[in-house]
Amino acid sequence: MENKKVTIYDLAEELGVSTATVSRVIAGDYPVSEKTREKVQKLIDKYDFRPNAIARTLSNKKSRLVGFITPAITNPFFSQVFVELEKYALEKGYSVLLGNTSGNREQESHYTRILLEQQAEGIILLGGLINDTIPDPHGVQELIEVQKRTKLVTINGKIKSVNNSSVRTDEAEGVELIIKHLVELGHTKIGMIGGIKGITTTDIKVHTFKKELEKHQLTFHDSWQIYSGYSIKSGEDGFEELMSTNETLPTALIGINDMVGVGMIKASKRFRNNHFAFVGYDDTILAQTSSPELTSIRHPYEELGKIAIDMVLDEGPVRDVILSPKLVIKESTMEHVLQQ
Amino acid sequence: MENKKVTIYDLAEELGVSTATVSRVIAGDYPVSEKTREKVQKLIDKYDFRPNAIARTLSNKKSRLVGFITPAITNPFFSQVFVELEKYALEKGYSVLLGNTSGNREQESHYTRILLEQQAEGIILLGGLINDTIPDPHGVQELIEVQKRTKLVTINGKIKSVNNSSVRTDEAEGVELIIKHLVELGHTKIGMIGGIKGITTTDIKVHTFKKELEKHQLTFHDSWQIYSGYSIKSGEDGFEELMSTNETLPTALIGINDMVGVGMIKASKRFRNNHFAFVGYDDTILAQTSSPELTSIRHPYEELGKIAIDMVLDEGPVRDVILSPKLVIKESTMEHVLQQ
DNA sequence: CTGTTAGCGCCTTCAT
DNA sequence: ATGAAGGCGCTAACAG
Repeated sequence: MENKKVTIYDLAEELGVSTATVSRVIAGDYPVSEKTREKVQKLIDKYDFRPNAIARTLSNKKSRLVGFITPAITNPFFSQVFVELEKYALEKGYSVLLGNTSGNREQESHYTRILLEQQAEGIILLGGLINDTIPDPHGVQELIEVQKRTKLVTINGKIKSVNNSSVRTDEAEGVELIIKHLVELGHTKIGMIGGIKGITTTDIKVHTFKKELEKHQLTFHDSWQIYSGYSIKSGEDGFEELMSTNETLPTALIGINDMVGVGMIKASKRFRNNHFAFVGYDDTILAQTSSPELTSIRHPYEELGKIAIDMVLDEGPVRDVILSPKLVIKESTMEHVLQQ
Repeated sequence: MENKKVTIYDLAEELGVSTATVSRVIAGDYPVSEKTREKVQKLIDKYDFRPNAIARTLSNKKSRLVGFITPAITNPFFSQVFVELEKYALEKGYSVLLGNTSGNREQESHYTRILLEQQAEGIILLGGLINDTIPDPHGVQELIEVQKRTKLVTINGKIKSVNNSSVRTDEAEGVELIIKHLVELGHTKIGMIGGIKGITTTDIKVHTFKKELEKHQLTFHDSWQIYSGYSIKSGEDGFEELMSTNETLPTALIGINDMVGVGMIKASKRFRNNHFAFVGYDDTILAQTSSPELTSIRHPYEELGKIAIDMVLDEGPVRDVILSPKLVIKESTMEHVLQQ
């Protein structure tokens, strides 16, 4: 590890050409005679020369880095988005710096700081602050500042006072698809478990849930809609609360995400007559590994990632793109069809 | 986003001090009079000045970046390691550039290239090439080159001819724990499903599996040990192959990892008399979400991450650390205890 | 304690 | 097609 690093100076000197020439053959898209290009290339190979991206960035102001900040990369939903995003970024010649905040707002701001200092050409936000219905003003101010210095893009969330581009899957549409599906199966008593009041993604889902029930002339029961968080434990807790506080029970339960869905399924096994249909949201790997497999709503992950990156690289004006999700039907809503 | 960026020159000029002074107050650990420090700080705050990390790196050769390359960040095992690693890196003032290769060896080498160009102070490898029993010589050569230019650290794998530091959890020990547990439960007929021959992690597990059976005077059945890969599908496939090619069946099945374990459980539900005990490996979230919950082997994730980072930052000599895993007992081996 | 002055490695006009 | 030279923003001696 103690090679003194080779630079274009060394190459230039050894060949008796200028550094400019070397620089040009590295860049590739400049007129250099075939002869010199060849001999330079030969030397590059000989030393296995790697240009210093840092120096390049300093010189031409293009870091080819984009930052991605998210609260929990271990959550299959977030990691799926990341993978698609990164894949596409790579195609475009960009690398992605991942900041995992563990849901901590301070980390979030710490990472934006680092990314700015690293001259990231854009910062993509998924989850966290941007989903607070009433976001911390200090955090908002910070984003406004960030926005002045680099491109800011948000996924599945947006703060009104920050004027950035955003992509999202239509969460209302997802809930509509779920209700439609359940109603078609004959369910009339439907509950929704999980999430946190004051987080936009939850609020949208709950709001749409109510609206859709009404549309189908079904009754919304207050005690069948329980905020309990986003984890597996949240699903278990929510389910148990439901069981312990209700005499009449719903026949179908919607989890705010797959983890909650899976948690409900787990908890339901501890009760005897568990004749519920379950639905999750995000269609992550958990929706396949659970038993029964979980009917869920699938985001167009690939598009989400692509568009986010495109928005970072775009020179165009701010824009907001909304994509449609898909319902993926699995065992959890098909097993008990006959039992309502 | 079109602020012309403020530099230490601007600050220095506005205050009538030198850039060196400004630089010093930013660095923090240099003697500067309280008075000047204060007025400099005031200006920094006024402009919300962010030092350009790129310029700093170019100047002092410390990028404070470490790279992490892994085949599948969506795999809960890999993402768990990443999270711990990153958390600790952050404490140390480092950021982690994540390269996700999708199991593609070319991507792997593409990322090492990028990381080298970004002047990463170290590269951490988990999975991929380093787990090939017979690694591609070209890839090996590349790692040897990498090693000359930056610190190379590998997790749960190591190539003999590349002399880097490494941390691993003792996979043999994990298998020993599993067999011991199963034997204590009275199992005498045990199978192992999944993995790929020629991948060190698999080879170690299978080898130890055989050895441990012998130690306990149990018979190894060729047809109860099936290589079928690492995914959920692999678990299902392996299980079905087991069922279709055997008359006598084992009573306990070990999956090469949790995904395979979960896959086996899923497949087993399609058969009537599914009286198997199941064990996974890695103790990821899947081991909690499956039903029954999966007994599994837990890596000391936090230590793994910490030590890997320490190895990157260490000035010390190359070293290899081996950590002990833990057996986490859950439903999948406890439900059917009475049935053998 | 503070200022001066070279770089760091590459890119990019501007000449030639 | 190629070379010369300045500059990107910061740090690190070396003076003072």
